Amino acid sequence: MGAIPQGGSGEGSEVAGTLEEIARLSGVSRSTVSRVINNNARVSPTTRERVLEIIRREGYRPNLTARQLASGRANVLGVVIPLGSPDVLSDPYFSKLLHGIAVEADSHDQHVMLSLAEPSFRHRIDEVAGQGIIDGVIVSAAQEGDPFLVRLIEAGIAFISVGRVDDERVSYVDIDNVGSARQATGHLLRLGRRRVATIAGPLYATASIDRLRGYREALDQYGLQFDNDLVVAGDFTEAGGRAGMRRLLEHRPDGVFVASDRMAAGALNELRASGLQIPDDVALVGFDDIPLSREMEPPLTTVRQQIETLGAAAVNLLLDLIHDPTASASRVILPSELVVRASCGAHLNQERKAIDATT
Amino acid sequence: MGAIPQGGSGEGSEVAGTLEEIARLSGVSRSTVSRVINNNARVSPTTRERVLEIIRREGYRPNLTARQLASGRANVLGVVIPLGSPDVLSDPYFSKLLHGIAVEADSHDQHVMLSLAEPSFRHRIDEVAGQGIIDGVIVSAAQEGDPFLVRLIEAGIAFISVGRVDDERVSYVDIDNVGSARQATGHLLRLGRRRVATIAGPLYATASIDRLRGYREALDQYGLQFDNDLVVAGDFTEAGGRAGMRRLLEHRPDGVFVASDRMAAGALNELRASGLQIPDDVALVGFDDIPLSREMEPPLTTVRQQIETLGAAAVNLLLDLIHDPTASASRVILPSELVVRASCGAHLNQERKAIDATT
DNA sequence: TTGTATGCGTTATCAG
DNA sequence: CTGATAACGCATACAA
Repeated sequence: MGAIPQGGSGEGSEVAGTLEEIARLSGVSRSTVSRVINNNARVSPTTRERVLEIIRREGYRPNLTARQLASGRANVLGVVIPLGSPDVLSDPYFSKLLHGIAVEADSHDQHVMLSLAEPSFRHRIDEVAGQGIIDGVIVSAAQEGDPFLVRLIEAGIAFISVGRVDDERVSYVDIDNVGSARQATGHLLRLGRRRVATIAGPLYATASIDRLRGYREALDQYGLQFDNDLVVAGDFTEAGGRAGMRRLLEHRPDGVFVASDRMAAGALNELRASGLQIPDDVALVGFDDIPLSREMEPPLTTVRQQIETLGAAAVNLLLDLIHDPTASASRVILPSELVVRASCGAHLNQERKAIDATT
Repeated sequence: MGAIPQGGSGEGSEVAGTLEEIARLSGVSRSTVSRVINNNARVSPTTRERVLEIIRREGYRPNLTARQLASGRANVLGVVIPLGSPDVLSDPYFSKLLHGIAVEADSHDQHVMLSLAEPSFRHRIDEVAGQGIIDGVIVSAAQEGDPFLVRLIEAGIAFISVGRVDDERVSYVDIDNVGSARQATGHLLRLGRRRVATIAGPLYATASIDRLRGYREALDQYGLQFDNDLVVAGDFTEAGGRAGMRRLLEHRPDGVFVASDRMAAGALNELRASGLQIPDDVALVGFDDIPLSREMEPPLTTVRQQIETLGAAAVNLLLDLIHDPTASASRVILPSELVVRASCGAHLNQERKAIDATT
């Protein structure tokens, strides 16, 4: 037990004081110490070294609050994630996104302050963002016309959205959801499926809307009629995917484009529970390429988006915005790709073709 | 399109200025306005009303940074979550914990600053915690002897751990992991299983250690020999659980106590892939009672811990600590319970008994 | 009940 | 290259 050392129980180890103290201890002025810390100004190598030594010895750390008040910059980026459904956060999409944000922010010496935006306490966030503490905000999965976005815009707070927002004043990073969905659905169509359904995301999310549009476009390309019975909306959770598939099954689809891998996992479970074969009876294509997708049975064909990169891009865009608030809004569209695994029946289909050819 | 109103594009809607301005506008002094805002001091109802009106009209919001510098309190609580494995955050355990923390913090007018503690940038956190910005820290899943904890202790930063820490200086909230694990394992034993294995969590985590201990104690109670072959350590992920079960299968267990539901999900998949029946061939008991457990096939028998409550308790403990830094460390142990579903074979066993009786 | 004065720990401007 | 000195926006003891 007691793997934690017992040292420094008292005041002796207190994290040291103020700029003033360091100044006194090293026989220079506050200003000089400040310059050393922000190592931009010109300080003689000798004094710099001496001051640094004292700082190290005392374990001094600048008071971020004071620094922020004086400089107007906090070096803290806010991240807002909607907590609509109870466990959105457990979607691997968010952990990846956060990871990407955290790493990139760190490389720019920025702290990250994460807010789980329970609708009920969004006030808290704009309280923070409005005055101090945070220099800017990254908003994920904002909804169309979300009052929170309006607030951000009107208050002139620097922010960028992860996901398209239809307003010329807002900057965002996103992937081509329409095109990706079109490609994914088209893939099923090309493999010969004709009753291709879709489990869409919640329809207030732009990503869902776009993916649904892509689905329609693919149908159009193949001259197929859009059938309302073959469309259900989920909520990006596994349970939602499963429920969606259950409803879909009444209409006998032979292929389903699912708007997220997590929902696809649920759909897959429902299919198995119904005794249906994947991809033989029903082919599946997902969206996101979360780690789980590779391990499903069968492995899931899905649209891969580089979620970490999305997060990193968001950070960079936000920093640009913070440095130059007058800059006009910018958009970054990152590439995505279809990863073909077994759930779509691509291999199967080839076999079928082979069989067809020989008979 | 354009669901976002176009109003207030310019400076007209800027979030208003300073205490000073409000004071001038309402014809009183800064102090009075300050008192109104912190509505604790005695201010005449008349002036209070007038000032409040101006504040509303101007959309004034106090600058948290300045307030913090002046008062020494930030009203921001830090939450540190280790980012050891890539997607820990996607464990429903954490979303629940965070949710519990967020809600409780909000009810106390506290902001929450979440830090994903990539080991590589922990420095960032203690930078923040050391001086300003946050008043205290909630640490989750700290490891024994973690240098980060040492730092926190030595720097005299108010913090509480979610999960036992063996140091009399640290406060924590936890459940009775040993007892719960003993009960869970004992349940399998009572049902007649005799080769009961365990998939433990990572052995640097106290929760894992405790649960493993509980497992041993249950074995002892039943006079069974502890068998090293029947113990594997996972990493709390689904993949880890699956891999663990694979190794375990060589030793033909008839029951497994899995230290987390997420790992249990993986274990279950592996069992199915091996063509084994649950619970007939192998009975399973998990830990956590995440939402998924109810939907597994068969539904998972598991130890339910009230994770949100754990988070809320952590917040309250931390606030106490912040208000009275001299208070001695305190511990809170929350109750947990075994939720019996189908994966342990409790029902099955009853049937067996019935059959045994009639033959 | 209200106002005045001072300080919180930095940064930044301006002299030297 | 270095040192005073004035902000930054608010809280708070003290005086009125």
